[in-house]
Amino acid sequence: MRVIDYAIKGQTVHIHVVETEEDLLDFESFILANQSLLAHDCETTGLDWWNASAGTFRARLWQFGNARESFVVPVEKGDSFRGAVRWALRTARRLIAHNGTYDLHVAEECLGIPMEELAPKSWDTKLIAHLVDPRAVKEDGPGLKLEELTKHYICEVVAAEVKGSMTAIAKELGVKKDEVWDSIPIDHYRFLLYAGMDPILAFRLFKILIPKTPVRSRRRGLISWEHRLAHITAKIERTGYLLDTKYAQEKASELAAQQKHWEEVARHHGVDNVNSNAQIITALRERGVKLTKKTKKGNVSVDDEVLTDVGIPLTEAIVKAKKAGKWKATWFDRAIAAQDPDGRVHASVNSCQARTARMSITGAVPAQTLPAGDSYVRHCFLADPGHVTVSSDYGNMELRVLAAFSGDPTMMDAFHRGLDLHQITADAAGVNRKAGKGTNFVVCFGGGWKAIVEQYGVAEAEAKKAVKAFWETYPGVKRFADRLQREARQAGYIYTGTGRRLPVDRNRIYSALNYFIQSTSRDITARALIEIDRAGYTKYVRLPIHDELVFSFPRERVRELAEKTARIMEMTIKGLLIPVDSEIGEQPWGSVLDLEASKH
DNA sequence: TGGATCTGCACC
DNA sequence: AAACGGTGCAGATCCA
Repeated sequence: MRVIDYAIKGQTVHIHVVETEEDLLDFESFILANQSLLAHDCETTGLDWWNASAGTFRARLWQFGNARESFVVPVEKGDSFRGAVRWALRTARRLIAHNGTYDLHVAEECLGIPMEELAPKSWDTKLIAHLVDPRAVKEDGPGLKLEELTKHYICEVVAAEVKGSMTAIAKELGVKKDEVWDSIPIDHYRFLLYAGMDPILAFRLFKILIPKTPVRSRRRGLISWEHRLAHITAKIERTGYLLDTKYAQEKASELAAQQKHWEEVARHHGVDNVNSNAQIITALRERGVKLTKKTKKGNVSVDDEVLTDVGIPLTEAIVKAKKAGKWKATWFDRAIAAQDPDGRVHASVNSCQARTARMSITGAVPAQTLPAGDSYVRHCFLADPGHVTVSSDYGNMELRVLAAFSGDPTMMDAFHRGLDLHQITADAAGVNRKAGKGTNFVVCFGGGWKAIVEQYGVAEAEAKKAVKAFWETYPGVKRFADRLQREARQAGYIYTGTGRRLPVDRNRIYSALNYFIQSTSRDITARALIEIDRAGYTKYVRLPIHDELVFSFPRERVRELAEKTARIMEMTIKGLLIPVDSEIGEQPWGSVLDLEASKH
């Protein structure tokens, strides 16, 4: 047995590296002695756990530890090692992992332990860290990655020396960062140190973070609630989404042809690279075009709006070439490349990601950003064979949350009686409905008249009038916003009704209202997922998208299941219903959009 | 070669 | 008094 000693702030920790089958005896003793609470982690060849059955993905190391020592087991070396790890995972009564969803996928795919077996006894330090402080490093927060949390809560030196080491190792070995996990020798000293420290750090973080969790969050049961949710989104990831490969490939070639054509036109007009803003600026200036719009950093802007306004053949070609190229790469190429052996693609769902705890969906199915204007892209995602797509979304979720929690009588009355809230705002201000609608949304975002002007093309005077009228028409909202801002100013954070603590920046106190609305809305969707899981319907859920759930239901039961799940999703808050509308489509997700388009 | 930053664009 | 909230990703560019 090889032992690596390392010091955390002068305190020595021991990393035991299992090398032979005889070494497993000590490993098993350690597990038995620590089975009440064990941290664990695994190192793998990549992140594409869905390719385990294809053999291109495998687990290499599995590590277990407590605050002072850890064991590193080379699972790739053979069945006896895999068997020992399988036994350890099953023997542990409670497991801690950082971003443990990933380890659950790997345990299932590589060790054959169903996710459902480990999930109920798993704790995730990423989720607990989010409840303590959800802010990213760039927002002056601790961050949510293990390296960031180690730096913030444990020791800066350890974070840099250990968690930051794989980049340097890749460089020394002369491989790309993404490739180092597969190619690094299993007995590489600093790889073993990196791997062995992980459970030690996760264990320590758990002990540090649990007492820091807001009392209100704990009392409301948020810790276990978020864990249940994370396990549900893990199941959704595992199911994946069936890809219409033929359609995706057709569209990819179609876009490639368009891109090629429009790039040639642009080249003919003197722009070789349509993605180079510098070239575009030079070419337009040579033609005497005045470019006045500025980027956030004060540079010359040549975005879609500017180019469309210029309106010459060159700018038309640039816009079309850029769009074709980006759509091909972002939507179709990615999905095609990420298919598993069954032709399914697996999104990565971060169940508790944004400051407001909104989920984020990344990877092969960036569900939250798929073009929604038409079915062009969404058409490539299919309900299962014999199934159809159902999209169920909440109506006016954020405004209803605002109405319910502010208790504003005018707003509540409007929703209760099914009146048009946008028109009410418009009438109060003496502006058109578009301006009224813009005002309702912009106020929810913490914006002012300028935002209404920019986003909704409303005249300055109208926008100013509308904002003033909004606050006068809905005095309850004003009082609610003021209360939240006062709370934020005094404490530095607000609490939501679910007991979540949200930090509010001192120089952006106005965002308190939006944080409350956005976070509460997220929790309503999260509650729906938990209830849908309880009812046994998770297998039908394909994706959650903010205020919407996308399902794949068997065609012959679609009406019944759509109805049942919609009723589960619906929720009444302070007497106000947040209604759900289900759209039943055909097999492709895109068919739902086509249906909606044909209605209007 | 890869990281960091900027710009632009897709969404709720 | 007013205040645009939350994301992910591709490509260019600069820098070490």
